[in-house]
Amino acid sequence: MGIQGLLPQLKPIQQPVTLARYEGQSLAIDGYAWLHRAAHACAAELALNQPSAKYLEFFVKRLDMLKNRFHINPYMVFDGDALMVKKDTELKRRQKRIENREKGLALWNAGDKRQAYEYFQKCVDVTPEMAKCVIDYCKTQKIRYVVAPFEADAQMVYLEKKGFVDGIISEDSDLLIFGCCKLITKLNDHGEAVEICRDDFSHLPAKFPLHQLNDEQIRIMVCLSGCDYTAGIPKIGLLTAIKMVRKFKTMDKIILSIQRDGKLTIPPEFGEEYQMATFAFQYQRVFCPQDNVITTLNTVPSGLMESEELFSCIGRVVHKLEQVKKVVVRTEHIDHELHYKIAMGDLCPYDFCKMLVNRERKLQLTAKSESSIVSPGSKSIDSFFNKSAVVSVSALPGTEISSAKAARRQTERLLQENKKKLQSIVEHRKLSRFDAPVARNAASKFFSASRNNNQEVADRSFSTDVSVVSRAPNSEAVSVVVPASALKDADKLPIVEDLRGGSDGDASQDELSTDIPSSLASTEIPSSMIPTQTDVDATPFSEEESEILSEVDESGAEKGRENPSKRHCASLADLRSSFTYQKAPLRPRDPNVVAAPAKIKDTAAKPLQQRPSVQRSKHYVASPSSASVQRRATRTLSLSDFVYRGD
DNA sequence: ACACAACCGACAT
DNA sequence: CGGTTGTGT
Repeated sequence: MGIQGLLPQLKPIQQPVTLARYEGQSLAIDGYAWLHRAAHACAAELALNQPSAKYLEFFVKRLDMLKNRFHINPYMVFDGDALMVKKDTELKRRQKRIENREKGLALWNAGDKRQAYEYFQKCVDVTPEMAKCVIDYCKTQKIRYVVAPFEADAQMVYLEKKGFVDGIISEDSDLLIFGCCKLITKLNDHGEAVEICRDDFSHLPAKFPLHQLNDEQIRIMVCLSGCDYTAGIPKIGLLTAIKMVRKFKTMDKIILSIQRDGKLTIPPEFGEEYQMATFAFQYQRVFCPQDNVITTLNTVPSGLMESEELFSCIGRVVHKLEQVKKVVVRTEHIDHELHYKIAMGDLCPYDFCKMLVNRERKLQLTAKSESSIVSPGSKSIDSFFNKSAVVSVSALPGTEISSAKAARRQTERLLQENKKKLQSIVEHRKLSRFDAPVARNAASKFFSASRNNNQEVADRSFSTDVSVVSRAPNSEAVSVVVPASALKDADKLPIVEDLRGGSDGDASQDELSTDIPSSLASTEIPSSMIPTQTDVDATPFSEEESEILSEVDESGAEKGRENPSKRHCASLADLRSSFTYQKAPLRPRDPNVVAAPAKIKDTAAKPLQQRPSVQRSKHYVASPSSASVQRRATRTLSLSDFVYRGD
């Protein structure tokens, strides 16, 4: 909903801009807005619960644009739990979506796929699991992100107020009511957008004199005409509302006036709705990424500090002792640590008892549990990987074969090591219950297991005796050794084209093919952060533990000589910029992230041979998505029984 | 002039 | 979810 008709009224102060305007600045991004758009690229897959990386690719593309082309610091913000005020609205929408999904599925099963697509488009739903997928990508890229305890709108405005960001990218006009100063809307693929500045309110026409209203009066206006928290008063739109506010100043007087001449009927709930709306707009719970605590968008005035009513409108939080979501008045009674985990995307925002799992990973796991037997000899998988191998061979210069062979030898060595590790871990696992140390081992087991599966497939590929493809020991990033000479050469894109040309002759695909590997890799890299236990008592990992997790994952691959979590992101971003944005040198711009940018530089400076490379793209291009689906399913087989313990 | 309901596009092929 | 269009008051 938002504020119907607000943006049109603001047309006079809508300024067409380019993102270049924000070079060097930080911008908050409404993650769900992007997710919602991106989801349309794979509506069918979402409705059918099939894996898809499409929606993530949208983020990869856009974030790449922001970072590498415009040198902007993105700050992804995701919605959290629904506010009480909006829960029934949410329910209605959900109902509608379910209806459309049913229809779509019926048509699909009847074989009418075309018409099914239509309904799938109408039931596009964005889930926290999808957000988690993006979050995992953000982690690899060292992109700031936060899951708001409640609405992203309030969270983003908080970030802007506190100076964490310089502006907000969103389509939602509500932001201006929350107090947003710089709103950037209608961003397109080329980096063009429309900017709306609060300061420009003074330039609005006399017809809509927003600048003559204070913040409270603006809230009155939107509540009268209707907003997310109020249905509004029928027959009152923004223009009528602003006139009333100008005339009567306060809500009380407006109500009296309306009642006096009796031409309009005020819904009985309106008064209460308005009260709740004022609280929600002003004091909604947000997460402070500096102090890592739950706080409020604006400081609650001392007169309202004890108001149960207020705190019931701004979002229920987890009570430290009772471990239940409820109206909490005193901030010291809030379980801030738990909310930190929600903010980091570790826990499901509306059910803090559940770990939040990357959608794609979750699908892998459920797919596994459904067909609990490994079927390594699956034909399609075979052909898929063999094909990949052939493709690679035909594509890469012969000079690189030897190095690839070396890489493969190392891979095998590591695989052996990991097998052993795995076994001891399994033993350990059997003996212990879920606690932190075990979680680490579990992760280790996971990756070892993955490697085992990969080993199998890789062997088959290599049996063609053209060992160009090397499977990175850390199963997640399958990599090919890209010839340094080739990368140094003036034209780098052709190399990619060659790779794909070998695949099926259709080399005329998008030039963004270099994005694909990173997107795919990123869908999977994050699996390194997959939760390994769902037990709430043994509360989820601390940040440190998460890091250990990913280190356990990759130390085998990288021999621990390098910060593992940076390897992918740096090199992938690096690769991407090498291919797509050669003229824009990789410039890490991460003042916000704790991670040392120096590391990224290091990686960039490293010999090209050491970088993970484009193997993914070949897989992607060479294979139908169904193949990759099956590949994933196979790979995680040994994992699910303890990773995804019950649901 | 204003409000509002109905429909469309989003994404990407 | 926003914007647009046509219709009704």
